[in-house]
Amino acid sequence: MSDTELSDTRRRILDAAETLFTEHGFEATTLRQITGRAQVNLAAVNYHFGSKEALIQELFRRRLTWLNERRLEALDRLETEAHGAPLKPSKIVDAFFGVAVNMAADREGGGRTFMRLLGRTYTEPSEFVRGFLASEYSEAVGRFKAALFKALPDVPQEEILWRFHFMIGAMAYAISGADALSIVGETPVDDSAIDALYPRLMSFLLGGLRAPLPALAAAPKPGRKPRTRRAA
Amino acid sequence: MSDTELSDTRRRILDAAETLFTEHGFEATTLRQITGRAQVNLAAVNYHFGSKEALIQELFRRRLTWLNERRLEALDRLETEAHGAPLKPSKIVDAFFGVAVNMAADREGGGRTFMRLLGRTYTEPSEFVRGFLASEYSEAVGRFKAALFKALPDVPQEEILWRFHFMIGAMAYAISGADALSIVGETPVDDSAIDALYPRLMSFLLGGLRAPLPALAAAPKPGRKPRTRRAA
DNA sequence: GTCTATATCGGGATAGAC
DNA sequence: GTCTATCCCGATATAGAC
Repeated sequence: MSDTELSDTRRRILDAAETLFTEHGFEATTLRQITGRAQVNLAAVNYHFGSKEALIQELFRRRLTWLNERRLEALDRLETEAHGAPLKPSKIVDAFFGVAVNMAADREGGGRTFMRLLGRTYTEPSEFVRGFLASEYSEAVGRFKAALFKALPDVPQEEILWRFHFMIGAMAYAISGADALSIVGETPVDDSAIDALYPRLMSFLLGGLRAPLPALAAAPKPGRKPRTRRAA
Repeated sequence: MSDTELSDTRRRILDAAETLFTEHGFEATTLRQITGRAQVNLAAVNYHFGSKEALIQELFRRRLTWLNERRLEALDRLETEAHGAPLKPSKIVDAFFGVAVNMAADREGGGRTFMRLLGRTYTEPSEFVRGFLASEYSEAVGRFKAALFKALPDVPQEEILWRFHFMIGAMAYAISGADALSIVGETPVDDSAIDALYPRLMSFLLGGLRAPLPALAAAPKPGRKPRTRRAA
């Protein structure tokens, strides 16, 4: 299961695939490109993984298991320290998104590449990808949802879920959309910008999470502004 | 240029392609599927558009031109009413994102389908897609950036750009990630939820935009919390 | 376990009749 | 402008020698 047990060939294939999928997407990347970059034989992918699809699954499994374990460890630590009291929302957000952004800032181990890939994959329509992403996330997301509900007892739970959703979107796009396509800035987002991302993103996410609650009566029409009840 | 000038065949192809690209992605969708759904001949795509790539470009061009014209009209209206005074940030955000969410709420005209496609496409890595997306957006984004700079003179412009970025991500994921993959909720996001999206998203975006500014000194490490200067 | 060679398929694009 | 038939390519996957 751990990386050290992987044969060198397997590891090289996974690393090459990660890079190429990130740059060109799943469909546009061919086994020939992957095996070429990994300097292994074309047949090696099918020998070691069985199929291209199975390779993709294994690739996500190894990273996501690690990522969500770190998140749960961080949450465990917070809950232990709190002795049953509700956590501060900022701490919860930090535990969930901070671990991810940290992974994205890691250039050496390939975490950076993977997080860009992951961000794009959230919106991937293909059935089998959605399936295993959901199952990889279910435990961690369940725990974090519960923590947020407890931390924000006055905010309707449905609202919390939406805001969790929005937060994930902001992060995903910040990491993967940023260098793929800089719509807002002419200057492409470079490596140093990723390092500066963390505090900026955290401020934004917390501001959104604690925003005044919207009025949900009226039909969604631009020009109308949300009424202000306090969220937290 | 307008839809009415399109031959029926062209329009049917564009509509079918929009739906299929949204459901399965660009690469996974074949010309055979598109022409089959549009009930036109296989050769018609190449006759009318020249290639699959050109079809994709035309598809985005027709929707994005319309979308960004509406955005600029809304901004024009605000600026006219303001007689040169800075606009309220909430109005600017409303003009930019409200138009998009409204388009996403439109089930009949296919706007809903297109917005889901657009959200995914922001993170599309392929070169030619990035190129024309950036050019389609440049004018509108430039104008809105300028309006935000003027509306928030005390916030560093770089920070505003980042937050604009985060806002786009939150919206894109809310619209396209929502039904593609519901990571946070077990219940898939249905049509009525999209209608309720607007006020929720606006509150979140404004909360994020006006969040206290982050301290940018320290290295990005989870566990550290951003210092608080006021953003607006 | 790793290679070469190949089977099999389905893609985009086009030629040329109508 | 629309059709049928087909070209040509490159994809995944596998068979079988080493």
